[in-house]
Amino acid sequence: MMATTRIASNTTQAADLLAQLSGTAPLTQSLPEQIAARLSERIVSGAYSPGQRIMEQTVAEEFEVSRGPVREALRLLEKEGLVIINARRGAQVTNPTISEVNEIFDIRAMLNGLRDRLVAESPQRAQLVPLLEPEIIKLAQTADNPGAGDEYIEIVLRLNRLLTQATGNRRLQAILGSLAVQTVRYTRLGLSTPQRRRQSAQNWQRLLRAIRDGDGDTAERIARQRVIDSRDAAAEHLRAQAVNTA
Amino acid sequence: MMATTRIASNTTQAADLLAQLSGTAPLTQSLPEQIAARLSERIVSGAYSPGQRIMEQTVAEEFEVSRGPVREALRLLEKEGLVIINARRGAQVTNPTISEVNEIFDIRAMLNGLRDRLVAESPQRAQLVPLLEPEIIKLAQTADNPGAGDEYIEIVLRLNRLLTQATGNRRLQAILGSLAVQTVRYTRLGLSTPQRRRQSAQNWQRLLRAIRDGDGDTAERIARQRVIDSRDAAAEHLRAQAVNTA
DNA sequence: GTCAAGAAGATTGTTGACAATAATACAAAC
DNA sequence: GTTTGTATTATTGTCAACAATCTTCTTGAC
Repeated sequence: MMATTRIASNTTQAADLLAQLSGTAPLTQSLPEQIAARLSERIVSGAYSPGQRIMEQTVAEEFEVSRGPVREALRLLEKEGLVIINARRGAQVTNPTISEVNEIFDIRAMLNGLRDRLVAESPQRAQLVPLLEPEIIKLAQTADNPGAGDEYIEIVLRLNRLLTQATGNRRLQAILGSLAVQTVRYTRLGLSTPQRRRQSAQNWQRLLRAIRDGDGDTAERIARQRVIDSRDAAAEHLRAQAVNTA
Repeated sequence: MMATTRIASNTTQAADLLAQLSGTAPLTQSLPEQIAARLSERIVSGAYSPGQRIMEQTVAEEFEVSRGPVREALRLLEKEGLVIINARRGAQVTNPTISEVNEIFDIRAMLNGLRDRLVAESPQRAQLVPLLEPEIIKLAQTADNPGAGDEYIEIVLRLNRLLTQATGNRRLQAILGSLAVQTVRYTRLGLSTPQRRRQSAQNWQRLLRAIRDGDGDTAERIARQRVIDSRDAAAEHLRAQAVNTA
Protein backbone atom coordinates (compact mmCIF):
# COMPACT_ATOMS: atom_id res chain seq x y z
CA MET A 1 0.00 0.00 0.00
CA MET A 2 2.57 2.53 1.08
CA ALA A 3 5.58 3.01 -1.14
CA THR A 4 8.94 2.43 0.47
CA THR A 5 9.97 5.86 1.55
CA ARG A 6 13.57 6.95 1.87
CA ILE A 7 13.68 10.05 4.00
CA ALA A 8 17.32 10.94 4.09
CA SER A 9 18.05 13.68 1.58
CA ASN A 10 15.43 16.09 0.27
CA THR A 11 11.99 16.01 1.83
CA THR A 12 10.53 19.46 1.40
CA GLN A 13 7.52 17.98 -0.35
CA ALA A 14 6.20 16.10 2.67
CA ALA A 15 3.14 18.01 3.84
CA ASP A 16 4.05 18.63 7.45
CA LEU A 17 0.81 18.97 9.33
CA LEU A 18 2.54 19.09 12.65
CA ALA A 19 4.72 22.07 11.82
CA GLN A 20 1.86 23.61 9.88
CA LEU A 21 -0.44 23.60 12.88
CA SER A 22 2.30 24.67 15.24
CA GLY A 23 2.96 27.65 13.03
CA THR A 24 6.67 26.99 13.15
CA ALA A 25 8.15 25.71 9.92
CA PRO A 26 11.93 25.46 10.34
CA LEU A 27 14.04 25.65 7.21
CA THR A 28 15.83 22.39 7.84
CA GLN A 29 14.25 19.58 9.77
CA SER A 30 16.31 17.10 11.70
CA LEU A 31 15.97 13.43 10.90
CA PRO A 32 13.83 12.67 13.98
CA GLU A 33 11.59 15.63 13.12
CA GLN A 34 11.10 14.38 9.58
CA ILE A 35 10.19 10.93 10.83
CA ALA A 36 7.84 12.41 13.42
CA ALA A 37 6.16 14.50 10.72
CA ARG A 38 5.54 11.46 8.54
CA LEU A 39 4.18 9.41 11.41
CA SER A 40 2.09 12.32 12.62
CA GLU A 41 0.49 12.52 9.19
CA ARG A 42 -0.45 8.87 9.33
CA ILE A 43 -1.90 9.12 12.81
CA VAL A 44 -3.96 12.23 12.14
CA SER A 45 -5.19 10.91 8.80
CA GLY A 46 -6.23 7.64 10.40
CA ALA A 47 -3.78 5.45 8.49
CA TYR A 48 -2.63 4.32 11.93
CA SER A 49 -5.68 3.54 14.00
CA PRO A 50 -6.10 4.47 17.66
CA GLY A 51 -4.52 1.93 20.00
CA GLN A 52 -2.25 0.54 17.31
CA ARG A 53 1.30 -0.24 18.41
CA ILE A 54 4.17 1.45 16.60
CA MET A 55 7.35 -0.63 16.70
CA GLU A 56 10.74 1.02 16.49
CA GLN A 57 12.33 -1.65 14.36
CA THR A 58 9.50 -1.62 11.82
CA VAL A 59 9.59 2.15 11.37
CA ALA A 60 13.38 2.13 11.25
CA GLU A 61 13.40 -0.42 8.43
CA GLU A 62 10.73 1.38 6.46
CA PHE A 63 12.58 4.69 6.54
CA GLU A 64 15.98 3.03 6.26
CA VAL A 65 17.43 4.59 9.37
CA SER A 66 18.55 3.15 12.67
CA ARG A 67 16.34 2.91 15.72
CA GLY A 68 17.90 5.93 17.45
CA PRO A 69 16.21 8.65 15.41
CA VAL A 70 12.97 6.67 15.45
CA ARG A 71 13.03 6.59 19.23
CA GLU A 72 13.43 10.35 19.32
CA ALA A 73 10.64 10.80 16.79
CA LEU A 74 8.32 8.77 19.00
CA ARG A 75 9.18 10.96 21.99
CA LEU A 76 8.28 14.00 19.91
CA LEU A 77 4.95 12.43 19.05
CA GLU A 78 4.39 11.69 22.72
CA LYS A 79 4.99 15.36 23.47
CA GLU A 80 2.31 16.20 20.91
CA GLY A 81 -0.03 13.74 22.55
CA LEU A 82 -0.34 11.56 19.45
CA VAL A 83 1.14 8.44 21.04
CA ILE A 84 1.68 7.20 24.56
CA ILE A 85 4.88 5.45 25.53
CA ASN A 86 4.89 2.84 28.28
CA ALA A 87 8.19 1.72 29.73
CA ARG A 88 9.45 -1.40 27.97
CA ARG A 89 6.20 -1.68 26.11
CA GLY A 90 6.78 0.88 23.43
CA ALA A 91 4.55 3.42 21.71
CA GLN A 92 0.96 3.15 20.64
CA VAL A 93 -1.40 5.59 19.00
CA THR A 94 -3.47 7.40 21.61
CA ASN A 95 -7.08 6.41 21.90
CA PRO A 96 -8.66 9.14 24.01
CA THR A 97 -12.03 8.67 25.62
CA ILE A 98 -14.79 11.17 24.86
CA SER A 99 -14.21 12.66 28.28
CA GLU A 100 -10.49 13.14 27.58
CA VAL A 101 -11.25 14.83 24.27
CA ASN A 102 -13.60 17.14 26.12
CA GLU A 103 -10.83 17.96 28.57
CA ILE A 104 -8.51 18.95 25.77
CA PHE A 105 -11.19 21.15 24.25
CA ASP A 106 -11.63 22.82 27.66
CA ILE A 107 -7.96 23.75 27.74
CA ARG A 108 -8.10 24.98 24.16
CA ALA A 109 -11.10 27.13 25.02
CA MET A 110 -9.23 28.89 27.82
CA LEU A 111 -6.05 29.43 25.86
CA ASN A 112 -7.87 30.56 22.74
CA GLY A 113 -9.59 33.03 25.02
CA LEU A 114 -6.25 34.31 26.23
CA ARG A 115 -4.92 34.43 22.70
CA ASP A 116 -7.79 36.41 21.26
CA ARG A 117 -7.80 38.78 24.21
CA LEU A 118 -4.12 39.45 23.72
CA VAL A 119 -4.69 40.10 20.03
CA ALA A 120 -7.66 42.38 20.66
CA GLU A 121 -5.70 44.39 23.22
CA SER A 122 -2.52 44.52 21.16
CA PRO A 123 -1.49 47.86 19.68
CA GLN A 124 -0.73 46.16 16.36
CA ARG A 125 -4.21 44.76 15.97
CA ALA A 126 -5.02 47.27 13.23
CA GLN A 127 -2.47 45.65 10.95
CA LEU A 128 -3.99 42.25 11.52
CA VAL A 129 -7.60 43.10 10.63
CA PRO A 130 -6.97 43.42 6.86
CA LEU A 131 -5.40 39.98 6.92
CA LEU A 132 -8.27 38.38 8.79
CA GLU A 133 -11.16 40.07 7.00
CA PRO A 134 -10.92 38.45 3.55
CA GLU A 135 -10.53 35.01 5.10
CA ILE A 136 -13.58 35.47 7.27
CA ILE A 137 -15.62 36.66 4.29
CA LYS A 138 -14.51 33.58 2.39
CA LEU A 139 -15.53 31.54 5.42
CA ALA A 140 -19.09 32.83 5.29
CA GLN A 141 -19.27 32.10 1.56
CA THR A 142 -17.96 28.56 2.01
CA ALA A 143 -20.20 27.71 4.96
CA ASP A 144 -23.31 26.92 2.90
CA ASN A 145 -21.53 24.86 0.28
CA PRO A 146 -22.37 21.28 1.36
CA GLY A 147 -19.22 19.62 0.01
CA ALA A 148 -16.69 22.25 1.06
CA GLY A 149 -15.89 20.84 4.50
CA ASP A 150 -12.18 20.48 3.87
CA GLU A 151 -11.85 23.94 2.40
CA TYR A 152 -13.67 25.40 5.38
CA ILE A 153 -11.30 23.64 7.77
CA GLU A 154 -8.32 24.95 5.81
CA ILE A 155 -9.46 28.53 6.26
CA VAL A 156 -10.12 28.02 9.96
CA LEU A 157 -6.65 26.57 10.44
CA ARG A 158 -5.16 29.55 8.60
CA LEU A 159 -7.09 32.00 10.74
CA ASN A 160 -5.99 30.27 13.92
CA ARG A 161 -2.41 30.34 12.74
CA LEU A 162 -2.60 34.05 12.02
CA LEU A 163 -4.03 34.84 15.44
CA THR A 164 -1.63 32.59 17.32
CA GLN A 165 1.38 34.10 15.60
CA ALA A 166 0.09 37.59 16.22
CA THR A 167 0.35 37.20 20.00
CA GLY A 168 4.10 36.71 19.81
CA ASN A 169 3.78 34.41 22.84
CA ARG A 170 5.96 31.47 21.85
CA ARG A 171 4.93 29.19 24.66
CA LEU A 172 1.27 29.79 23.89
CA GLN A 173 1.99 29.00 20.26
CA ALA A 174 3.60 25.72 21.22
CA ILE A 175 0.82 24.59 23.53
CA LEU A 176 -2.00 25.62 21.20
CA GLY A 177 -0.25 23.98 18.27
CA SER A 178 0.05 20.73 20.17
CA LEU A 179 -3.58 20.81 21.27
CA ALA A 180 -4.71 21.64 17.73
CA VAL A 181 -2.94 18.57 16.40
CA GLN A 182 -4.73 16.41 18.93
CA THR A 183 -8.18 17.78 18.19
CA VAL A 184 -8.08 18.41 14.46
CA ARG A 185 -9.87 15.20 13.62
CA TYR A 186 -12.69 16.05 16.01
CA THR A 187 -12.88 19.63 14.81
CA ARG A 188 -13.39 18.21 11.34
CA LEU A 189 -16.28 16.12 12.64
CA GLY A 190 -17.83 19.11 14.37
CA LEU A 191 -17.81 21.25 11.23
CA SER A 192 -19.28 18.65 8.90
CA THR A 193 -22.76 20.20 8.53
CA PRO A 194 -23.56 23.54 6.82
CA GLN A 195 -25.62 24.51 9.82
CA ARG A 196 -22.67 24.22 12.19
CA ARG A 197 -20.44 26.03 9.70
CA ARG A 198 -22.86 28.95 9.58
CA GLN A 199 -22.80 29.13 13.39
CA SER A 200 -19.00 29.00 13.31
CA ALA A 201 -18.68 31.66 10.58
CA GLN A 202 -20.91 33.97 12.58
CA ASN A 203 -18.68 33.55 15.63
CA TRP A 204 -15.66 34.47 13.54
CA GLN A 205 -17.37 37.61 12.29
CA ARG A 206 -18.18 38.69 15.83
CA LEU A 207 -14.61 37.98 16.87
CA LEU A 208 -13.31 40.17 14.06
CA ARG A 209 -15.48 43.04 15.27
CA ALA A 210 -14.24 42.62 18.83
CA ILE A 211 -10.64 42.68 17.66
CA ARG A 212 -11.24 45.77 15.53
CA ASP A 213 -12.84 47.51 18.51
CA GLY A 214 -10.02 46.46 20.84
CA ASP A 215 -12.57 44.79 23.10
CA GLY A 216 -10.54 42.12 24.92
CA ASP A 217 -13.34 40.94 27.18
CA THR A 218 -15.65 40.24 24.28
CA ALA A 219 -12.90 38.65 22.22
CA GLU A 220 -12.12 36.27 25.05
CA ARG A 221 -15.77 35.38 25.58
CA ILE A 222 -16.38 34.67 21.90
CA ALA A 223 -13.22 32.61 21.58
CA ARG A 224 -14.21 30.44 24.48
CA GLN A 225 -17.71 30.00 23.13
CA ARG A 226 -16.35 29.13 19.72
CA VAL A 227 -14.27 26.25 21.03
CA ILE A 228 -17.03 25.02 23.33
CA ASP A 229 -19.47 24.99 20.39
CA SER A 230 -16.93 23.00 18.43
CA ARG A 231 -16.49 20.63 21.36
CA ASP A 232 -20.21 20.01 21.73
CA ALA A 233 -20.70 19.46 18.02
CA ALA A 234 -17.85 16.94 17.96
CA ALA A 235 -19.21 15.15 21.03
CA GLU A 236 -22.63 14.86 19.42
CA HIS A 237 -21.13 13.29 16.32
CA LEU A 238 -19.08 10.87 18.40
CA ARG A 239 -22.22 9.85 20.27
CA ALA A 240 -24.07 9.33 17.00
CA GLN A 241 -21.21 7.22 15.64
CA ALA A 242 -21.13 5.10 18.77
CA VAL A 243 -24.85 4.40 18.41
CA ASN A 244 -24.44 3.49 14.74
CA THR A 245 -21.61 1.04 15.26
CA ALA A 246 -23.20 -0.53 18.34
CA MET B 1 32.08 20.35 44.80
CA MET B 2 29.53 17.80 43.71
CA ALA B 3 30.17 14.25 44.82
CA THR B 4 30.40 11.69 42.08
CA THR B 5 26.91 10.35 41.83
CA ARG B 6 26.18 6.89 40.59
CA ILE B 7 22.54 6.76 39.59
CA ALA B 8 22.09 3.24 38.37
CA SER B 9 20.54 1.08 41.07
CA ASN B 10 18.59 2.55 43.98
CA THR B 11 17.75 6.23 43.85
CA THR B 12 14.50 6.69 45.69
CA GLN B 13 16.12 9.27 47.93
CA ALA B 14 16.68 11.86 45.22
CA ALA B 15 14.23 14.69 45.89
CA ASP B 16 12.39 14.85 42.62
CA LEU B 17 11.09 18.37 42.26
CA LEU B 18 9.92 17.76 38.76
CA ALA B 19 7.66 14.84 39.59
CA GLN B 20 6.65 16.58 42.79
CA LEU B 21 5.35 19.62 40.98
CA SER B 22 3.80 17.58 38.22
CA GLY B 23 1.90 15.63 40.82
CA THR B 24 2.84 12.39 39.15
CA ALA B 25 5.29 10.27 41.09
CA PRO B 26 5.75 6.97 39.27
CA LEU B 27 6.85 3.99 41.33
CA THR B 28 9.90 3.26 39.23
CA GLN B 29 11.66 5.95 37.28
CA SER B 30 13.48 5.14 34.10
CA LEU B 31 17.13 6.02 33.83
CA PRO B 32 16.51 9.09 31.64
CA GLU B 33 13.86 10.28 34.09
CA GLN B 34 16.24 9.94 37.01
CA ILE B 35 18.91 11.90 35.18
CA ALA B 36 16.38 14.54 34.18
CA ALA B 37 15.26 14.85 37.80
CA ARG B 38 18.79 15.43 39.02
CA LEU B 39 19.53 18.00 36.34
CA SER B 40 16.17 19.67 36.89
CA GLU B 41 17.06 20.09 40.56
CA ARG B 42 20.31 21.82 39.66
CA ILE B 43 18.67 24.14 37.18
CA VAL B 44 15.81 25.17 39.45
CA SER B 45 18.13 25.61 42.42
CA GLY B 46 20.47 27.77 40.38
CA ALA B 47 23.45 25.40 40.52
CA TYR B 48 23.38 25.59 36.74
CA SER B 49 23.06 29.22 35.74
CA PRO B 50 20.81 30.48 32.94
CA GLY B 51 22.46 30.27 29.55
CA GLN B 52 24.97 27.67 30.68
CA ARG B 53 25.64 24.86 28.23
CA ILE B 54 25.03 21.29 29.32
CA MET B 55 27.22 18.82 27.47
CA GLU B 56 26.13 15.24 26.98
CA GLN B 57 29.54 13.69 27.48
CA THR B 58 30.15 15.55 30.73
CA VAL B 59 26.83 14.54 32.24
CA ALA B 60 27.24 10.97 31.00
CA GLU B 61 30.63 10.67 32.70
CA GLU B 62 29.42 12.16 35.94
CA PHE B 63 26.49 9.75 36.23
CA GLU B 64 28.46 6.86 34.76
CA VAL B 65 26.02 6.11 31.98
CA SER B 66 26.28 6.34 28.24
CA ARG B 67 25.19 9.38 26.23
CA GLY B 68 21.93 7.83 25.07
CA PRO B 69 19.95 8.18 28.30
CA VAL B 70 21.47 11.62 28.82
CA ARG B 71 20.18 12.72 25.43
CA GLU B 72 16.72 11.57 26.35
CA ALA B 73 16.93 13.29 29.71
CA LEU B 74 17.79 16.56 27.97
CA ARG B 75 14.76 16.18 25.69
CA LEU B 76 12.61 15.72 28.77
CA LEU B 77 14.02 18.91 30.25
CA GLU B 78 13.34 20.67 26.98
CA LYS B 79 9.72 19.55 27.21
CA GLU B 80 9.60 21.08 30.67
CA GLY B 81 11.05 24.29 29.31
CA LEU B 82 14.15 24.13 31.50
CA VAL B 83 16.64 23.90 28.62
CA ILE B 84 16.57 24.72 24.94
CA ILE B 85 18.16 22.43 22.42
CA ASN B 86 19.58 23.77 19.18
CA ALA B 87 20.42 21.39 16.38
CA ARG B 88 24.07 20.34 16.56
CA ARG B 89 24.67 22.88 19.27
CA GLY B 90 23.34 21.00 22.22
CA ALA B 91 21.40 22.02 25.28
CA GLN B 92 21.67 25.10 27.40
CA VAL B 93 19.75 26.29 30.43
CA THR B 94 16.92 28.58 29.41
CA ASN B 95 17.37 32.25 30.12
CA PRO B 96 13.92 33.74 29.70
CA THR B 97 13.42 37.47 29.34
CA ILE B 98 11.09 39.26 31.74
CA SER B 99 8.53 39.41 28.98
CA GLU B 100 8.72 35.64 28.41
CA VAL B 101 8.25 35.00 32.11
CA ASN B 102 5.21 37.22 32.01
CA GLU B 103 3.85 35.22 29.11
CA ILE B 104 4.18 32.00 31.05
CA PHE B 105 2.40 33.55 34.00
CA ASP B 106 -0.42 34.62 31.66
CA ILE B 107 -0.92 31.05 30.56
CA ARG B 108 -0.80 29.82 34.13
CA ALA B 109 -3.41 32.39 35.09
CA MET B 110 -5.86 31.11 32.48
CA LEU B 111 -5.32 27.44 33.25
CA ASN B 112 -5.43 27.95 37.00
CA GLY B 113 -8.72 29.70 36.34
CA LEU B 114 -9.99 26.67 34.47
CA ARG B 115 -8.70 24.33 37.13
CA ASP B 116 -10.33 26.13 40.04
CA ARG B 117 -13.58 26.51 38.15
CA LEU B 118 -13.64 22.79 37.46
CA VAL B 119 -12.98 22.06 41.13
CA ALA B 120 -15.63 24.50 42.32
CA GLU B 121 -18.22 23.03 39.97
CA SER B 122 -17.26 19.42 40.67
CA PRO B 123 -19.71 17.27 42.64
CA GLN B 124 -16.84 15.96 44.76
CA ARG B 125 -15.80 19.39 45.95
CA ALA B 126 -17.22 18.75 49.41
CA GLN B 127 -14.62 16.06 50.02
CA LEU B 128 -11.84 18.41 49.05
CA VAL B 129 -12.68 21.28 51.38
CA PRO B 130 -11.55 19.51 54.59
CA LEU B 131 -8.21 18.83 52.93
CA LEU B 132 -7.71 22.41 51.83
CA GLU B 133 -8.92 24.19 54.94
CA PRO B 134 -6.17 23.30 57.43
CA GLU B 135 -3.49 24.15 54.87
CA ILE B 136 -5.03 27.53 54.19
CA ILE B 137 -5.28 28.27 57.90
CA LYS B 138 -1.62 27.34 58.27
CA LEU B 139 -0.93 29.65 55.34
CA ALA B 140 -2.46 32.62 57.11
CA GLN B 141 -0.47 31.84 60.25
CA THR B 142 2.79 31.55 58.32
CA ALA B 143 2.28 34.69 56.26
CA ASP B 144 3.41 37.14 58.94
CA ASN B 145 6.46 35.16 59.98
CA PRO B 146 9.29 37.08 58.25
CA GLY B 147 11.64 34.12 57.84
CA ALA B 148 9.12 31.49 56.77
CA GLY B 149 9.28 32.08 53.04
CA ASP B 150 10.24 28.53 52.17
CA GLU B 151 7.59 27.00 54.40
CA TYR B 152 4.97 29.27 52.84
CA ILE B 153 6.01 28.16 49.37
CA GLU B 154 5.81 24.53 50.42
CA ILE B 155 2.20 24.92 51.51
CA VAL B 156 1.27 26.76 48.32
CA LEU B 157 2.81 24.00 46.21
CA ARG B 158 0.88 21.40 48.21
CA LEU B 159 -2.38 23.31 47.74
CA ASN B 160 -1.79 23.63 44.02
CA ARG B 161 -1.06 19.93 43.78
CA LEU B 162 -4.27 19.05 45.62
CA LEU B 163 -6.38 21.24 43.35
CA THR B 164 -4.72 20.08 40.15
CA GLN B 165 -5.16 16.43 41.03
CA ALA B 166 -8.77 17.04 42.02
CA THR B 167 -9.75 18.03 38.50
CA GLY B 168 -8.82 14.62 37.15
CA ASN B 169 -7.84 16.33 33.89
CA ARG B 170 -4.54 14.64 33.09
CA ARG B 171 -3.53 16.95 30.28
CA LEU B 172 -4.19 19.98 32.45
CA GLN B 173 -2.08 18.38 35.18
CA ALA B 174 0.80 17.91 32.77
CA ILE B 175 0.73 21.44 31.38
CA LEU B 176 0.30 23.12 34.75
CA GLY B 177 3.08 20.97 36.22
CA SER B 178 5.43 22.00 33.48
CA LEU B 179 4.58 25.67 33.84
CA ALA B 180 4.96 25.46 37.60
CA VAL B 181 8.48 24.11 37.24
CA GLN B 182 9.39 27.00 34.99
CA THR B 183 8.00 29.67 37.28
CA VAL B 184 8.76 28.34 40.74
CA ARG B 185 11.85 30.48 41.17
CA TYR B 186 9.92 33.61 40.28
CA THR B 187 7.00 32.64 42.50
CA ARG B 188 9.51 32.40 45.33
CA LEU B 189 10.68 35.93 44.58
CA GLY B 190 7.15 37.23 44.50
CA LEU B 191 6.29 35.78 47.91
CA SER B 192 9.37 37.02 49.72
CA THR B 193 7.69 39.80 51.76
CA PRO B 194 5.13 39.29 54.56
CA GLN B 195 2.94 41.91 52.93
CA ARG B 196 2.65 39.92 49.70
CA ARG B 197 2.12 36.71 51.65
CA ARG B 198 -0.81 38.29 53.49
CA GLN B 199 -2.32 39.30 50.16
CA SER B 200 -1.78 35.80 48.84
CA ALA B 201 -3.24 34.09 51.92
CA GLN B 202 -6.32 36.26 51.66
CA ASN B 203 -6.80 35.18 48.04
CA TRP B 204 -6.59 31.55 49.07
CA GLN B 205 -9.23 32.08 51.75
CA ARG B 206 -11.57 33.65 49.24
CA LEU B 207 -10.92 30.80 46.82
CA LEU B 208 -11.81 28.27 49.50
CA ARG B 209 -15.15 30.03 50.08
CA ALA B 210 -15.90 30.02 46.36
CA ILE B 211 -15.16 26.32 46.12
CA ARG B 212 -17.31 25.55 49.15
CA ASP B 213 -20.16 27.56 47.61
CA GLY B 214 -19.73 25.87 44.25
CA ASP B 215 -19.25 29.28 42.64
CA GLY B 216 -17.22 28.52 39.52
CA ASP B 217 -17.23 32.06 38.14
CA THR B 218 -15.78 33.49 41.32
CA ALA B 219 -13.27 30.67 41.69
CA GLU B 220 -12.00 31.32 38.19
CA ARG B 221 -11.76 35.06 38.75
CA ILE B 222 -9.84 34.68 42.01
CA ALA B 223 -7.48 32.09 40.55
CA ARG B 224 -6.61 34.38 37.68
CA GLN B 225 -6.09 37.31 39.99
CA ARG B 226 -3.91 35.23 42.26
CA VAL B 227 -1.49 34.33 39.49
CA ILE B 228 -1.48 37.84 38.07
CA ASP B 229 -0.64 39.24 41.53
CA SER B 230 2.16 36.74 41.76
CA ARG B 231 3.36 37.72 38.29
CA ASP B 232 3.40 41.43 39.10
CA ALA B 233 5.20 40.90 42.40
CA ALA B 234 7.86 38.80 40.68
CA ALA B 235 8.27 41.36 37.90
CA GLU B 236 8.76 44.12 40.46
CA HIS B 237 11.48 42.14 42.20
CA LEU B 238 13.19 41.40 38.90
CA ARG B 239 13.13 45.10 38.05
CA ALA B 240 14.57 45.96 41.44
CA GLN B 241 17.32 43.38 40.99
CA ALA B 242 18.17 44.74 37.56
CA VAL B 243 18.53 48.25 38.99
CA ASN B 244 20.75 47.01 41.83
CA THR B 245 23.12 45.11 39.61
CA ALA B 246 23.30 47.86 37.00
C1' DG C 1 -11.96 -27.56 29.05
C1' DT C 2 -9.53 -24.27 31.92
C1' DC C 3 -5.78 -22.53 34.19
C1' DA C 4 -0.87 -22.17 35.54
C1' DA C 5 4.03 -22.53 34.70
C1' DG C 6 7.76 -22.32 31.82
C1' DA C 7 10.28 -21.67 27.52
C1' DA C 8 10.92 -19.28 23.18
C1' DG C 9 10.52 -15.22 20.70
C1' DA C 10 9.91 -10.36 20.14
C1' DT C 11 10.77 -5.66 21.67
C1' DT C 12 12.64 -2.04 24.20
C1' DG C 13 16.80 -0.10 26.91
C1' DT C 14 21.64 0.78 26.91
C1' DT C 15 26.22 0.95 25.26
C1' DG C 16 30.47 2.27 22.64
C1' DA C 17 32.22 3.49 18.18
C1' DC C 18 32.05 6.17 13.99
C1' DA C 19 30.45 10.19 11.01
C1' DA C 20 29.07 14.88 10.39
C1' DT C 21 29.01 19.33 11.91
C1' DA C 22 29.90 23.41 14.67
C1' DA C 23 33.10 26.12 17.79
C1' DT C 24 37.72 27.63 18.51
C1' DA C 25 42.48 28.94 17.86
C1' DC C 26 45.84 30.38 14.99
C1' DA C 27 48.10 32.47 11.17
C1' DA C 28 48.42 35.50 7.28
C1' DA C 29 47.00 39.53 4.79
C1' DC C 30 45.54 44.10 4.76
C1' DG D 1 45.46 46.31 15.07
C1' DT D 2 41.72 44.20 12.78
C1' DT D 3 39.89 40.93 9.86
C1' DT D 4 39.55 36.83 7.09
C1' DG D 5 40.64 32.14 5.96
C1' DT D 6 42.14 27.71 7.54
C1' DA D 7 43.21 23.88 10.54
C1' DT D 8 42.28 21.80 14.75
C1' DT D 9 39.44 20.43 18.32
C1' DA D 10 35.11 19.61 20.58
C1' DT D 11 30.45 18.18 20.33
C1' DT D 12 26.39 16.40 18.56
C1' DG D 13 24.06 12.91 15.29
C1' DT D 14 23.73 8.21 13.82
C1' DC D 15 24.54 3.43 13.80
C1' DA D 16 24.78 -1.59 14.98
C1' DA D 17 25.29 -4.88 18.65
C1' DC D 18 24.26 -6.48 23.26
C1' DA D 19 21.41 -6.80 27.60
C1' DA D 20 17.10 -6.72 29.98
C1' DT D 21 12.41 -7.20 29.93
C1' DC D 22 7.92 -8.20 28.39
C1' DT D 23 4.59 -11.26 25.32
C1' DT D 24 3.14 -15.10 23.51
C1' DC D 25 2.99 -19.90 22.73
C1' DT D 26 3.31 -24.42 24.36
C1' DT D 27 2.90 -27.97 27.72
C1' DG D 28 1.15 -30.12 31.64
C1' DA D 29 -1.90 -30.71 35.63
C1' DC D 30 -6.33 -30.57 37.53
